[in-house]
Amino acid sequence: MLDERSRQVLFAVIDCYINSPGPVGSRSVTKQYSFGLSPATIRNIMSDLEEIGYLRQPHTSAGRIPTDSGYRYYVDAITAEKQSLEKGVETDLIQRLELLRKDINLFLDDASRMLSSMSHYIGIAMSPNTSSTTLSRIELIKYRGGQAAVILFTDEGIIRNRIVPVDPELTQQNLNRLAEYINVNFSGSTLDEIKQVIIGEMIREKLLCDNLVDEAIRICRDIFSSSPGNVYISGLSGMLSLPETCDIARIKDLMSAIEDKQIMVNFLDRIADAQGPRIFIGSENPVDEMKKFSLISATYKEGNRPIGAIGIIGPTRMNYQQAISIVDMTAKYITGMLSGK
Amino acid sequence: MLDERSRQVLFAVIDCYINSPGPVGSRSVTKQYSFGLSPATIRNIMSDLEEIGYLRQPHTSAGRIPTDSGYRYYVDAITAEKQSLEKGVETDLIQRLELLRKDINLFLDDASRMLSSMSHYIGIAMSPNTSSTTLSRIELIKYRGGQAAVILFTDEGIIRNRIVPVDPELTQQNLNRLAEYINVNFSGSTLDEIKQVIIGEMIREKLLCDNLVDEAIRICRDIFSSSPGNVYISGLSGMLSLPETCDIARIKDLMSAIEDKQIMVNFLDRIADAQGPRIFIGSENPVDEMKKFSLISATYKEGNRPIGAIGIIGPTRMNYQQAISIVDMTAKYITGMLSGK
DNA sequence: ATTAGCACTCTACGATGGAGAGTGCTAATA
DNA sequence: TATTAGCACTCTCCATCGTAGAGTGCTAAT
Repeated sequence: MLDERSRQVLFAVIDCYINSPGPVGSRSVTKQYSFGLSPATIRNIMSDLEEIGYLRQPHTSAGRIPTDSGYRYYVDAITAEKQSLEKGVETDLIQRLELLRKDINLFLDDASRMLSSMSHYIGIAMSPNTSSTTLSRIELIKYRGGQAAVILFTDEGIIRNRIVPVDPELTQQNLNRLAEYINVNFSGSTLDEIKQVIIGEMIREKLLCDNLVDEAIRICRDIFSSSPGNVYISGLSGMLSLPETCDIARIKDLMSAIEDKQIMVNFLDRIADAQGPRIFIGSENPVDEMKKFSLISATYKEGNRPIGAIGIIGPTRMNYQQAISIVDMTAKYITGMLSGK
Repeated sequence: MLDERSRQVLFAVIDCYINSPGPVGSRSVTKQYSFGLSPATIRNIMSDLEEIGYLRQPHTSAGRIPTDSGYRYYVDAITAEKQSLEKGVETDLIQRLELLRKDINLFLDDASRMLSSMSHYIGIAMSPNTSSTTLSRIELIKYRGGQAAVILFTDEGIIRNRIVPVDPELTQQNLNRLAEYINVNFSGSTLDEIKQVIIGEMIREKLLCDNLVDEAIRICRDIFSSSPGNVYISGLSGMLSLPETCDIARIKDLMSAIEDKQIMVNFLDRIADAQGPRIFIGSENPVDEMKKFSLISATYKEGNRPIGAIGIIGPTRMNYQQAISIVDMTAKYITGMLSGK
């Protein structure tokens, strides 16, 4: 373990590095933080920290910069204390959130923008994973020849609407019958379950029923096939102003990963069971393309089940303190919103 | 005007430059294209082209690169001929489009991806400008205490759904009455018109009606307030691999412009009345941040009214021939899709 | 245990100097 | 008269060199 003084030096280096990139030298530390120690002593301590693996020198006789595990130590420390945003920032956040209140899908788009504009990094928000949401009610409305609108109400208050092609012969009455059947039998099940069960069930009933059942089966397959949750991204342009940008290849990788919905959605699954915000620092990041960046994310829940995620992606040299608080609060806010204020 | 030989040299330079950036020298032209002329002659011609303003030298004794007006001349020429994609590319495009067929909003997201992946530049797609779409039918469905789902069917087959807060006292019957009222009186009007008219109308009728009208007015205001059309963007990461990328500041500007929905939506309004694809080359671009890039876009229509746009953003050094065809075909495809296959 | 002093190392940056590519001009040529 | 060969000139690109500056590690003094 680290003695108190080494800790403080480590934190000072990290702090310094977060505020301005470039290796941190012993002299700058003594200047900006009043340890009452000379540069030489700091040098010795820094040398120790390097040995432990919390700092490293980009090259001999340069200052030190934090390693991923240095950040990890730091983050573990600050998350152990209660994280409090400066009061001003906190009220600002709440106010912004209040302004955004509306339908969850619109909300997530705005939320990603807000995360980005408050953190100056990339903001992400993923809409609920539809396959594990539970059905509250379904409505089927005939619309134009050969099309029907499907409106799914879920417990989370999310509506999915789709237009599905249907046999033009189907009447609104037929549709009502189908909707009623689903509502009575499947209200409360997850869309995934419904998809599994409903098709088998219907096939069994086929013998008893009229010949429109074939069509109904097809429609249900259409309706309940899971659509990849939406992913909302903001703040890419801000990323390009970072000094880290010299490494274009890296940012390019990051962007292509972010643009790939599938990667994002898989990622959500990985963190679904975490309590509180999850923090991935550099190489800890499960996504290869992001191993040079840090990611802070949290899930929002309906009841106790996580159904979506939000987060911030930034350089490893990131203001963790603030970012963690922002992500945490926002996730909690959304959870609260879903449970009806 | 240009004589045939100068034209060919200009096109050769542009072609060469599109394939690989960097000033094009007289010798490379003679090598890659068989004019049966010596470099010296080409030099003279290029010098003439420079005088006219179609080419320029980044510095003395470097090769030539096309200017914006050079590109303009080129683009005007190739659009005058009938644009035909190579057969392989064309069928590829059609096949991809067929695969995407579904609900328009999902479609646009995929369409932007496709535009980007086919062109290797940035693909954009804007969803219909809701304020000028016409109402086909409205449904109001009570949902949980204090909330109601609004489902708007429009002639374009687009559904807008929203959850609006309502007075918990309102019954489904009340809602039906309101929906009926709107359907009877306003089916066929644009959402903008409805918003204008409906509120005045209701206030007048207030005296005759019950006191729930206040609530109804509020709800209508909520429902018909125009939401900024969605903008779907893809291919940002690809942009970073271009050689032009050295100019990070430029790309950053571009990205922030793209991330700003308002800029995009305003832009749509500007091109709404064009026939066929619109092409903005470099400085011709109405958006300041994009003056270093070219934009090719086209609107898709419902009947004869343009209701949304798609496009490609790339470097001025862009494969115009291909990009124009892709944009044009995709827009036409969407238009066709909206008119029911 | 801490610090002052000093030699050493490494980067960043500007200056210097070919090599290469391409031009413009002039004189020769078909 | 239009084209071409030849040549001097210009400009960029790149590598090399040398210096200034920042920071370290070590040793000896406190």
